[in-house]
Amino acid sequence: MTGPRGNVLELAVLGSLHETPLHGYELRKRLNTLLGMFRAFSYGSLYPCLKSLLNDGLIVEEEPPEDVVLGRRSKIVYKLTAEGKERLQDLLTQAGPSAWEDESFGIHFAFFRHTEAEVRLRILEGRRSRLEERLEAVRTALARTRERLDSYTLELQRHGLESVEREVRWLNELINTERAQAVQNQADRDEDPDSQ
Amino acid sequence: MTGPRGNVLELAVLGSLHETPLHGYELRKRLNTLLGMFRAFSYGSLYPCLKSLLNDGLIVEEEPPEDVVLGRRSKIVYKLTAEGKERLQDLLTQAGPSAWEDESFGIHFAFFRHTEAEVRLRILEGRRSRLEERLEAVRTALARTRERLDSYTLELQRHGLESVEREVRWLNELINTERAQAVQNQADRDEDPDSQ
DNA sequence: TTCGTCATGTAATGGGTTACATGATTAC
DNA sequence: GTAATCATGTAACCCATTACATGACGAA
Repeated sequence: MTGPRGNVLELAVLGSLHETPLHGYELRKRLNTLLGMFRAFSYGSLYPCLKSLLNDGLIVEEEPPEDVVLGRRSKIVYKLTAEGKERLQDLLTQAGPSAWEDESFGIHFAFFRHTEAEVRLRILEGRRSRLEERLEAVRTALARTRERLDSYTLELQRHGLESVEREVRWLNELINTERAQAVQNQADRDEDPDSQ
Repeated sequence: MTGPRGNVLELAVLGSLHETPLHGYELRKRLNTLLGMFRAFSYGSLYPCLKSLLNDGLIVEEEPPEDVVLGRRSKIVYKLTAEGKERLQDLLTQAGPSAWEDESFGIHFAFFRHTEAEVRLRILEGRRSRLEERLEAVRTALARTRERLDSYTLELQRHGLESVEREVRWLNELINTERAQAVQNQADRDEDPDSQ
């Protein structure tokens, strides 16, 4: 690997370019719309990442169409190479903490369309148990606490717990949907084993 | 300033030590209970921060009680100095982005008890408009988007928007409460101008 | 022609984590 | 006596941001 680049950003870039070739500036806008509620990337991280991916042969500059004046190159449109697609599949297959931690879960979820059903399920469950651990830890620590907290601290705790509990419920629904779909797909295959 | 240290961590440490003197290990547990739903600090950041604060005279080692065997020093309990308290007040008075961004809002809110009512209100409003900007940006970007998104991307967007909208509503309630209280306090002062 | 925004890029810095190293104290 | 956890600390790394520098292009 030429330059070290964050897994999150790498996945974000490869995943976006898999949908359609893009140049850096627009890529950033896409990402910040896709993940706008969770995080935002700056050019200072995006361009070095593109450079590094280019050096490693995971992306290439797309040739401009013939009718473009030669010698002009204001936009640099990148697209995935075969290695890039392979690397993307690798990243999308990893069902570990690197997929369900706070910083990375969003981007993994955003590309679930390209992720195997089994992996999807494991990531959703991984995130859920990660959040449940957190709830447990804070609740028991809070129960141990002798001193009574002031109203602002309490309100922060309450809001925090509620937010995480909501995400857990959301994950529960998603997991149920995934499981139901898996069952359905299995039934379809049983009924018509020859269809691919 | 001796070592550069993050504002967030600095505030977290000074704020915690203002409530009661603590040693590093327990300080970390406190912080990770206080902010457990939002973030977590590691020793690798906490101890250097304490060192830096010590060098700058914002905290000092507390003398152990007399009955402790001399020469023993397994825990190092820190407490705030006068300069430390001053610095803490400075940090708590800042009503700018450094108080209402994602990384810092939680810790500022946690110490609202020690923050002036006016500053509290400005921070809450600042955070609210920050979130509203974000909602605006994503919504218009989404409206401009021609291509239809897949169901996972849509679900992520929906959940993200909903979460931020919920936080905005939470902030609205807090702001209303703060304003009502301000009015009440003003009324109290009007009724009895001599009381301090 | 000038202003906004599109577009690409780099150097310095920031604010943390991870992994490691070390040793004391407590509970069994 | 040994395992867990309490307790302190450092060096190397990571993943980004900020601030800056540059320039093309379209619209008023």
